[in-house]
Parts: sequence; structure tokens; C-alpha cells
Amino acid sequence: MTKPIADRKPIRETLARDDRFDFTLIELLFFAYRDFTSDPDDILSGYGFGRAHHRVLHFVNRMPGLTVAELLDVLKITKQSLARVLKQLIDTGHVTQLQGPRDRRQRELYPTERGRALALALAAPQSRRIRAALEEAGISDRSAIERFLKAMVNPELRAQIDNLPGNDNVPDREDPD
Amino acid sequence: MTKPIADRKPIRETLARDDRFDFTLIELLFFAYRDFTSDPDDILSGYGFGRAHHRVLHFVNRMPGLTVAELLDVLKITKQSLARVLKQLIDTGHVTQLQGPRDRRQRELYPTERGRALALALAAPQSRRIRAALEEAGISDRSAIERFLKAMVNPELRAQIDNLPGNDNVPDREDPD
DNA sequence: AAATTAAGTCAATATAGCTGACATAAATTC
DNA sequence: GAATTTATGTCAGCTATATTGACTTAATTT
Repeated sequence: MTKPIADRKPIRETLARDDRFDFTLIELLFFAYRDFTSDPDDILSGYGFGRAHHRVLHFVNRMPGLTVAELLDVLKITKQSLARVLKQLIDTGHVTQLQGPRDRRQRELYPTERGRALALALAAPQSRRIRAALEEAGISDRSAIERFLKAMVNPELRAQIDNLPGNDNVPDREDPD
Repeated sequence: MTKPIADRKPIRETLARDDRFDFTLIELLFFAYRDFTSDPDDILSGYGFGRAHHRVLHFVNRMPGLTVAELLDVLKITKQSLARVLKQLIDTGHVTQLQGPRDRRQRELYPTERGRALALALAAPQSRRIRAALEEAGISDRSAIERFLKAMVNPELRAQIDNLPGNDNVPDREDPD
């Protein structure tokens, strides 16, 4: 006997239709997100940057002056992971650090002109894709998409989304009945 | 002069409201997808598996008998990337290979009982999250979410989605007017 | 018989994340 | 004022996931 690795008999049936599983939306989220991120990925590779740089650049542009700790909290990565990426963005003149005015231990992060331009260049194709999708899909109630995606986020993190500029206008659905 | 790295002057203004950019949906997609994938990630780490194993396992379960080449085409990764992950799934008895009946060069991939069970265990929390989100967001027209996500996918890949079992019922919107 | 195809494998590389340990400076607490 | 905590930065090493390129084997097609 080689190894008792259970039963290797092949299952030939696909997954049955089952109310407990939503394969359609699971797969749509996978494919949609993959193509959604491919637009900026192509641009970034020209700079030697990756998706990690994009995320840092995006939030530094959306929340200019946020501290390193705040950025870590938004991205949910470790200080060491951020370090390399942030250093590259600073070295290439996309991001600038300023000593915190109240607490001089803090480093406030700001985009430079160059960093702002790159952030917009990355957001442009993603925005075009979203706009085209809303139109093609004939979405009349855009807020339904926003409510759904927001409800997919862990509840304790939703406040963070509201605190981003221009996002406080999407209430968590306060029961309109 | 140190290095002419353009202008390092910090930009203190956040990104202006601008019709050309959809920061709200860009960020919602980021946060929603991150939390959506965190559910299976936690389970997978207990097996020493990662997200790559999840994707392979998922599609082998959804399309039992698909060949290695077909799987590569769905995942859009290289043969060498798949090799390690697939080998681990086969070694642990989650996936089985059968020689193709027509073309004996092909290897048809099937889930085992164990692989089927794990695929369902991974789909369960994701499906629960989706169901809760649809409910919390008060989505009356679920098909709008499906149409939007599908329209986010590159057009040439949408046929692939239709070919998955149970998905041929979400037309690309053939202009209902 | 020759060319092509499906799959597998070897080696090297890149990116993005991780843990743990430690250093520095500034702020807070005792 | 001394001790502790906090914010940031940095070193070293590790893991997972992907890449490219080169090559092999076996089977099919031309």
C-alpha cells in the first residue's frame, strides 16, 4: 500500500444547482476584478511598479496628508511590506513626506504633481471600464451597485469607506420602509 | 544639485470631484473583493494552500474533465505556474487526472470526493457573504448586479462565463426595448 | 516520416506579501 | 525627570504566486 490518500475516484458531475452556493456571482466577481485590475497593471509595468504601488498611490492621492499608520490601516498590510513600495514611490518623486505638525514622529504622505498625474492616469481606464459597464448593462439605479459592493465589505471597515471624500453620500441603507 | 526628480512640492488637495473618474466604485471594488477573498483564504491556509489552489479547485469542480490546456485558458496563467499548484492538489488527493479518451495526450482533470468537499467548503462563506449583501443592500433586481459585473469583463472572455453550468441564463443584454 | 501538439519539467527571476528583531526619536505617563 | 509607549524605519530571512525560456516525452496530424 502506498499512501492512504482517501479516495481518488473522479467525480464526473459538475456542481449541482444548490441554493446554498452562488457560483454565478463568485465567478463574475473573479473575472470582473481580474480584468478591472489589468488596465492599471499594464501602465504600471512601464514604471517598474506593481499593484502594491498603485494602492499606495491611490490612497495618498485620495487622502493627502495621511500618516504611515493610517495608510497601513487602510491597506491592511504590514509596515515592512509598505516600506519597500513607499520608498520607491518617494525615490521616484511620486510621493513626498512631511513631518507631522502636531506630532513630529508622524510622517504625512502627500502626492507630488507627478504622483497626482500617475494616479489619474491609472484611474482613467478603470473609470472608463466602469462607465461602459454601467451603460452596457443598462443600470438605471447606480446606487444599487454601490450598496451591494459596500455590503460585501466587512462591517467594521465600512466607516473607512465613508471617510473618503465624496463617499459619505452612500448610506448603509437605513431601512427606507 | 542632487537629482532632477521633478517637483517634490506636496499637493494638499484631495482629488477633485470629476466626472471622468469614478473613485467611489474603484474603491468599493477594491474593498469588496479583498474581504470576499479573505473568507476562503483563512480556510486554505490550514491546508497549506493559497488562492491559486482555490482557483484551480473551483474550476475543476465546475467543469469536471476539463483539460490542462482548457484550465490554463480560463485562469490565464502559464503552464509552469499551474504545475506546482496542480501537483500539490493531486498529491493531496483533491484532484485526479485521467487520460483523455479521444486524445491520449490530454489529461482530464476531475475532483475527488475530498476535492469536491473542499470546493464547497470554500464556496460556502463566499455565498453567505453574497446572500447577506444582497439582502442588506435591499437588491430587488439581482440580475442588474450580474449584468454589471459581466459587462466589466473583457468582451472576448464573456463567452467563457456563459459556458459554465447554470450561467447561460444571463444574456449580455440584447436590448430589451 | 516529419511536423505539430499536449503535457510535464528544470532553472532562474520578480513581485508582494509575511515574521521577528531591533533602532531612533518623540510624546506621554508616572 | 525618568520610564514607558508610540510612530516610523530598517535588517534579515521566508513564502506564495507568478513570470520567461529551454527542453523532453508521447501522441496525433500532416
